[in-house]
Amino acid sequence: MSQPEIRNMEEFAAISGISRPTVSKYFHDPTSVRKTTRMRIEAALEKYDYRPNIYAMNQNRKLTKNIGIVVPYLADPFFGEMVRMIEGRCIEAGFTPSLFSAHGDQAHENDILDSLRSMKPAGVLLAPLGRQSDKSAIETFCKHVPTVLFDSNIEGMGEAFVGSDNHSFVSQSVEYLSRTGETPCFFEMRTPANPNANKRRIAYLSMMERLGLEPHVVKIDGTGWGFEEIGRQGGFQVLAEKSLPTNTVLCSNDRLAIGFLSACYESGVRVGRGPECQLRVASHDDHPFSRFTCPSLTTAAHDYTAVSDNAVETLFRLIESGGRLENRTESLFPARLIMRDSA
Amino acid sequence: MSQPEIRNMEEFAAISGISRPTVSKYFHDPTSVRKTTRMRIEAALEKYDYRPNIYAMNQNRKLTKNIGIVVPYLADPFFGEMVRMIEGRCIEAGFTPSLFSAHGDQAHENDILDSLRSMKPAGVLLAPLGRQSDKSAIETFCKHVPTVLFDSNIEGMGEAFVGSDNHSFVSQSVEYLSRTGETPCFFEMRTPANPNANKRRIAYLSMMERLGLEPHVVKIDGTGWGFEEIGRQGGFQVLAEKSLPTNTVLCSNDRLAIGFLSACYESGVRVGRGPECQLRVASHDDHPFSRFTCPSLTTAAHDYTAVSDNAVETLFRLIESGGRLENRTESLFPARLIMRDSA
DNA sequence: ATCAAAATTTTACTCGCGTAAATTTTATTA
DNA sequence: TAATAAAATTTACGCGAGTAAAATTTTGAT
Repeated sequence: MSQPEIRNMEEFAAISGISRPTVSKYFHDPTSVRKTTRMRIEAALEKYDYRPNIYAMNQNRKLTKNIGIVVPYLADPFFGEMVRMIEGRCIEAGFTPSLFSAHGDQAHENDILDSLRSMKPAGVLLAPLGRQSDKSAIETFCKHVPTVLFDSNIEGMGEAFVGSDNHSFVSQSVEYLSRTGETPCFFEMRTPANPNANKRRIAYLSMMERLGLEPHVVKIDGTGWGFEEIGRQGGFQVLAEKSLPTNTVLCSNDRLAIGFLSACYESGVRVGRGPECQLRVASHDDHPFSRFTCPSLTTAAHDYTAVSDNAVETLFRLIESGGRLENRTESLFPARLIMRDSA
Repeated sequence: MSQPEIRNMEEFAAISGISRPTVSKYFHDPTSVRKTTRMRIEAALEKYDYRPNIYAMNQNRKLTKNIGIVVPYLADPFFGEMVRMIEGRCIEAGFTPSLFSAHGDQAHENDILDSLRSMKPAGVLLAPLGRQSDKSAIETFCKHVPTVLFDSNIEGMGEAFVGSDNHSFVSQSVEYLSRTGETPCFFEMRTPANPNANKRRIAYLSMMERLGLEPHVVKIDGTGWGFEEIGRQGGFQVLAEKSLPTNTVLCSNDRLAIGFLSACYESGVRVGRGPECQLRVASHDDHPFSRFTCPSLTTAAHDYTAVSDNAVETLFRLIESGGRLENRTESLFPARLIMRDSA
């Protein structure tokens, strides 16, 4: 930092004794200029804290160094965690991530896609709302912007999908539960917001058939993204009605399970593996809070690192190949069963 | 949408039969052009879906329509909720919010402030890391960018602070707990990340003195932003040592309490008001998950709406008055005691 | 030391829009 | 209806960079 204020790249180039276009090259890729040039620029950079005007930079660039990250619901710590890992990878690679949350609202998701288009991002990592998404809006968006979908797949949209293998989640949890106790029933929302929920139900049914067990799906009412409250109310209801077909409940996801466990607690229903317990509860996701439920939640964990790393790597490949991939790939990562106290 | 692709505002202006600068005015404020002009532009807008290049727009603008929102840790649903409300208000007012999370890391926070500066935002709403923040970096930033601090105050920085009144939180919880049972001890991290924690301890001590009760502060070890795990480990320790001075524990914040409750549950310590309970636990924040703990958590709630609305309004006032306010104001909103089952 | 090839730097032009000042149009008043 | 003030529009220029092509320097083999 020094006295004379540098107003633009012209002035900065003059001071460092190099032509402006060369300085411009430097800012795009410091290794693209001669070592001696780079050192002169970096020396000047220490004296006069100049930085290029990002708006002027991006104006004439067909492709910016921005990456859009869109999640459906940021108040869910699962996405907070995913975003943390993804952002880190993007920054490492020299990109500038921009974060957006649809906050569970379709109109908001569409607005995000709109403003994202005018940002001319190099690429976008999109976890769509799912059932609530405006499919045609997403389709149009993906035609214009190199996009990798993650977490929640929408058939055929985006150049690739990266997520977790729902079948792996459910097969492990069902296998474990049925091996160690009563047949699990499947506890889910009647109209799930997320396509993963459907895949999990289907996986449950097929797994039960394979094991020669009778499936029971318990569907509870409720809409929106307040899954915990929905699980809680659904829990109160099935407990009051005593309508649970078995003593083992497999929740579609951890947030439902968190609500269900609170209903159990308040209803005086003891949950866990022990002989004094009336109910076993398990679930899927390994939500950041699932280890703090009472009892701690047995669940199938996403491979957070693999999913986020692979999503980012896929996007980078997509960007490098000019925005289109040969064929749409779907990468699914298996779950890891986390045995805790609830089942 | 139509065939001929509009490449820039020049072409769009030609097609709508209006001069480019007038079209430019329209995009900044549609009401600033004559009604007949506006209608002609909007008619053309429907036929040819043109949108201005945001980078070219902002390049020569002294002030953009961007608003930066910075939070310390997005995996905490408290911030997810705050962000949701703040973003909504900004969009309503015609601004474009950009969201950033420091993910608990000082270097990351500094990087965010850096890139935020080059975005020339109209204003920034900053919830700093707190103790971990690089004070001088924040100070420098605030000198260059109109900034309102929220949630976590740093003395003298930013043009204003908007947050919750920690004294109100603690006085209500302490009053309630001591009126209805044993004297509460105060459960907190030895080196809290957030300045609110210090204010709460001080409020606890002064409140106890006012009530003529002996204060007990229980300090637990642990660093970072994994408060639940810290509360849990601290809980195991004090329960094992039987070192709790009273049967009533007032946690500094809900996330610690969530961890503490899980330790109680696993240790077989019954928490609640009933005669069969060994411990009462209360806390502060009304974290989105606090109603789903076992038992549900008695806590003092932030006025989320008031804080977020006031923060945004303060920032708008700041922007309108050119980036400086007469004197730095600190707006503190009182808490509301939420009685649930844990105390 | 020489000279062509490769790497780097410079020249020269463009991009898409903001904005002050000048001009024209519209609204107001008498 | 004419005069005049107010509002809207146009003219004219600048901003801060990207980038292709030309010019220069460096490299490397002889």
